[in-house]
Amino acid sequence: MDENGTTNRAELSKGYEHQEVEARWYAFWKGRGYFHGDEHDRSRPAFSIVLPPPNVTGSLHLGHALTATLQDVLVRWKRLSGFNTMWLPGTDHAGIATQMVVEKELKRTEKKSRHDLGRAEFLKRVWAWKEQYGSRIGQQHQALGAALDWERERFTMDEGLSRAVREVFVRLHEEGLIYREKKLINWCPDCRTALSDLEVEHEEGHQGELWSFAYPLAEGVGEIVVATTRPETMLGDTAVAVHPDDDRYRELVGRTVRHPITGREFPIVADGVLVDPEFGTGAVKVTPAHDFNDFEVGKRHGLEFLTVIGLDGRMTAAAGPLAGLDRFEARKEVKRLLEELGLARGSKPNPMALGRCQRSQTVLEPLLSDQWYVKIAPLARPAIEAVEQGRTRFIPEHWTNTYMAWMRDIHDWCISRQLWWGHQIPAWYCEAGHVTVAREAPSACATCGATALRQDEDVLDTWFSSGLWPFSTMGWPDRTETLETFYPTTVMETGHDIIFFWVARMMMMGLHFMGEVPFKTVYLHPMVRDAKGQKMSKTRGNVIDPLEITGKYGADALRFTLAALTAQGRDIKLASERVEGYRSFANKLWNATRFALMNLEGYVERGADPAEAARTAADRWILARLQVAVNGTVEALEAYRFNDAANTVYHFVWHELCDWYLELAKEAFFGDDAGLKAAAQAVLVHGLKTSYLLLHPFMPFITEELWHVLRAQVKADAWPDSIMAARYPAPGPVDEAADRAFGPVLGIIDAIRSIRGEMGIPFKVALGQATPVHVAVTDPAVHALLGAGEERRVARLAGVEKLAVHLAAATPHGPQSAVAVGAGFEVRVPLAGVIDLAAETARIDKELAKLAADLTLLERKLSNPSFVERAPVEVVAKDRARVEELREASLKLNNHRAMMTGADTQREDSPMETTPPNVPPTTPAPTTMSEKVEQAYEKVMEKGQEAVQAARDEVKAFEKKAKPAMAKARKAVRKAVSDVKKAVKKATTKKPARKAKKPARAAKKVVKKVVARARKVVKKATKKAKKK
RNA sequence: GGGCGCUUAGCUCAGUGGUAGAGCAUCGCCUUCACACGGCGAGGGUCGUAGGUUCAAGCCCUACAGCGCCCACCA
Repeated sequence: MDENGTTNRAELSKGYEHQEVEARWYAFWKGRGYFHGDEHDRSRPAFSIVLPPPNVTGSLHLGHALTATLQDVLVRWKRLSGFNTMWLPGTDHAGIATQMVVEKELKRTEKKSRHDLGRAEFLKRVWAWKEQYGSRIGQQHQALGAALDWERERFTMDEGLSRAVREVFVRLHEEGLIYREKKLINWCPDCRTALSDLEVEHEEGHQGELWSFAYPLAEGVGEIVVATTRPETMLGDTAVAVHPDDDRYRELVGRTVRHPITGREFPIVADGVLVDPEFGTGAVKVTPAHDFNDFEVGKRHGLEFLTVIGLDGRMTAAAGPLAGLDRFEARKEVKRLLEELGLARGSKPNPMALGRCQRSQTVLEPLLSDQWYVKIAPLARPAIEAVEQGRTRFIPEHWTNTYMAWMRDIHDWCISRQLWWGHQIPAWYCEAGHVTVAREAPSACATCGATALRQDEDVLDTWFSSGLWPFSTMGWPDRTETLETFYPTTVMETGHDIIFFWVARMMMMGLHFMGEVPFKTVYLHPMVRDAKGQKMSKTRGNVIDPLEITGKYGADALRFTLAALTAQGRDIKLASERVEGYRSFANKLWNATRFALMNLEGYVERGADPAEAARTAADRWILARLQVAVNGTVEALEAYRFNDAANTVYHFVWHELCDWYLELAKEAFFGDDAGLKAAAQAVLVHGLKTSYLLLHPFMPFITEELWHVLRAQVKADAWPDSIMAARYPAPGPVDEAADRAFGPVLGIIDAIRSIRGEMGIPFKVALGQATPVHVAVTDPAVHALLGAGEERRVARLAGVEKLAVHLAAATPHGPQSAVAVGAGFEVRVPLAGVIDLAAETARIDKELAKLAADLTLLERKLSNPSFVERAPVEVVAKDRARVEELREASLKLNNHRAMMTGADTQREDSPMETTPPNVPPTTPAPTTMSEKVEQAYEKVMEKGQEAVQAARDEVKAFEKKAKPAMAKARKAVRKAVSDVKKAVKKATTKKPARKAKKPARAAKKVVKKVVARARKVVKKATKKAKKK
């Protein structure tokens, strides 16, 4: 063991054992202070993220694991790239959720309610609960490897954060943005608290019943029939409303009806807003205290607000004979009573949306009560502008619309909750009922000076304190250095399900109190679902504990899986096979290192530039591929394309470094050329080291482990003694020539392997024993390359004993052989005694058919004059080259086939370089144009093409610019058209509705306007394009 | 009712106007001196449907169909 606790082994275990390795590193990193962001350090650019705080008493699920993974990827990547990173952890007190958990537990173990304990004692219990379970989240994050700055850990009910909450409340109150009012709110009779609009879940498609009954007129004769989905509320009716223009009821307006159960009398009023004369009977019962629409009607007409359903969901004394009944019982009872009275007028099914409590799923009850509100419009405006101006940007972009739509149609926010667990509202009341809002408990009423004060018993909505999270956690309202350095945060990474609850509120609060957006980018990650695509939920029982997976497959494997599946705009379906696959990937990396360790004898650490160490074409090739991988990974990370980043590294490590380079380099490792071996060692070590770094953000544990192992083995003092202290690979120019040059070698190996595979020749059976495997190449450079040693690699990787390379168009003939052709080369594998003539013919025919199909397609394309004229030159050129290639290939294969079937008479080992007579010439005969004319013609053509291309580019650029405007216009047109359609539809139904005309007219107007604008935009675009 | 997203190989999904891709699964061969958590090879696609724009469409436009999500106070 060295001082870091790493086993210093020359040999690794055969397989990667994640439990053993993962247990070791977290404490090491933390101890070294790698997770800490330095608020004093302004020399490096800052990169900060605040972790969306999970519920303190909860435990992490896969959604949290995804959050932790993606943020850790960003933080570790940025840290390695030289940023001063700070990732702030913490937990949320989660008002209702937590209180309910503790209440449930209390009931289970002690059979007591919170009221039995009293407020103080109950809160003690919750804190105790928090202490007991609060650390679990931290442990889970550590197990996942999250590089969180634990020194800055916060809890929403910490003293500091509570102070921020009071400060915000008082300031908003002083600014008139917080007020207290008695109005209708969504009340959960089960949780016994008010809720904000957002906490209401609308259950769609609920099959309700529209039940009709008659109100007798007070004067004794006549009735008016109303319909309702909630019969029990009729006990609180204080009016019946009809449409003012409805001839059916014109005479009844202003008269009185008598309540058949309570005997109260109330008026029939005319209200054009509430009543749609076409719905139901055209008469609406009005319950101002239990319905949001009716509440407004009540205000408009000065009606009585009669509360008949209490906070407990039972009928109040005002409900008369039904007092004390549960509201659903009361519904049945009301129907029964009215039926008895002969007032029931039938019913019909009516689909409706039911509002349920987000927590308890209880059907909500609109109730009249005193609550605190945030006047939100003034806060929303700057939050809208910030996004419009691009100071905060959403990724994926389409969430911008969602955000905007909600922000523009925002309602005042009810922030008081009738709970005990949370920030108690800093408002005090005196005997006279005056309110004093203050940061600390006041000694006297601000209005009358009374000293007997009682604090408001309610607490604030959990999201009120979470909304302050980006700055309250950094010491606000003090002007701390942490805020100076790390606010605004760089990116907010969270799920799109809390875009309104949290993201929007942070935007508003951050802008209002800090004067700056809380984050520059909002990355909204997908939802994690189970393998069947179902949402994970406790009730479904398909919630997976991330630690279950990490225990089985390793944290690195889980992290990599989540990152690899995180594509923009789609949910993640997590299947364990995926995780298993990435565990294999970890094992692959482990074993590649193991191979290196076994072959590093005599290794000498070179300088910084591995390209200087490279000796062979294979060396240069893998280094080029490595640079491609580095570039691709960084580019993807920068664009938040986590899946692309992960896949890029995965593909490089497994399929290029391991499958190809490791095998190619064996020639050097097992050969006797010390120089080549040293070069291969240098390249391999560099490749592995760079791979560890690329992978580190995704797989921190294994990469740290292997880093130490390899570092110890190569005795490289230049390597920092933790991968976390190293630098991330830098993007840079790719050695394209080296990449391209090696292509034919890979192609030849593929070709021979393919023949082997299709002929079913096992690898252990060496090819080319009696007669050599012939390879013909047309490019002298490739020929030279093969001669310079690559030929031995081909032989090794394809399992060939004797290889003969020719600089020729075709290989020497031999009937007992299989042939494969590629770009610039032909391969002939002698198969004397092995070959199945029919099989080989079939194989060739298949190949020929494919070539012919491709060729036909391309030729047709090229014979189309408008393609040749209008397509960019390089596209045409590429297709022409491809045609040549295909022709050559099919020509060769045809030859071979002819040979096989005995139609050709040429004998073995006579290199054939002429075109056989049965195949048409590959290039057309020269034209009669003189060379000069031809040259001039070509020049003109080229220029023309260039001009066309330039114009095309310009148009494209313009279109790109105009795109948002055009999209907007299109959208408006679409909407207008659909509005018109709807209006027309409505207008053509039997009864000409008054309401229909208005939207139809408005829609027509909009259409006209929008179409005109769209035309203008398009015209402008075309004009500009034509000009070019 | 309004809005958003999705539809590509058996499954899960990438795909940025220019020859349709990956992983898994399937089939064949191979326990070859890093790895069977492995290697090599192969098969498999009318890109939801119908139109349109373009020399060229999986990609852009329109309509339709199916699936999913969010928002919404029509009794």
